[in-house]
Amino acid sequence: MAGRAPSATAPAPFRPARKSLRTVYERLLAAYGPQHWWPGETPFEVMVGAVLTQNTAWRNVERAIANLVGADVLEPARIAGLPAAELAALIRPAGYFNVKARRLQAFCRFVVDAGGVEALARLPTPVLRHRLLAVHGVGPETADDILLYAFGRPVFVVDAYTRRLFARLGLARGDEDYEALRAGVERAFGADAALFNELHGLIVQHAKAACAKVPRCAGCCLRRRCPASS
DNA sequence: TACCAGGAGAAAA
DNA sequence: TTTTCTCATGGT
Repeated sequence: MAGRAPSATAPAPFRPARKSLRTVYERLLAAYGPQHWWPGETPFEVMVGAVLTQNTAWRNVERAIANLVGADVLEPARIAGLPAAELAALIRPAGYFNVKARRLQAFCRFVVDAGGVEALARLPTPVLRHRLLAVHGVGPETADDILLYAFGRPVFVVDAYTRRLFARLGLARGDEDYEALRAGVERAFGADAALFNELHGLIVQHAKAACAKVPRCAGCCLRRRCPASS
């Protein structure tokens, strides 16, 4: 079958060498040590955190989760049954509280309708990912956070830091779409949930650590607008 | 004061 | 189909 030339608007391919990615991983691991993500008590708490952390610092998410625990509602059916305004008040510290209240309730209804977390855990990864992506408020990153950190599936999570890191290291162009980046990493490493868990955590840790030395930044920070890389 | 944070969906072009 | 806008609190 004849191949088709890539169009000007086609997403950039991402086929990094395994050796390059392995080097990145090993350097980050040597610098920061194992991250042991995700800081959730239960798989469901991890899922709630995945929704609440959208474009939000984890510190603020912890406050919102603490409020849910304090109100004794950190269960799918209870969150789904709360008045939206009451849930929004509880998760207020996480920001976007009206939006996230709707998303969290949609997600909890999905969990309840599916028969609970245990029932979801029995689904094959492609099926589970497809169903997660169909839930209002669950995009690719949130779905993969849930798959990797709540269900232990070998899925790599691509976030804004990952995109910037790969671009600033010259491994990626920076305009690859989400699926291209995810597939590229998964192809390079194979199905290794433990490694994907660590690598994503290490990239976030690197972003936080590098940002602390921004005044002398040499392009190593992962801020949106790095003064040295723009 | 300005910028940023472990995005996603809706609206506009 | 692609780009832009909106959602919002809290820390530095």
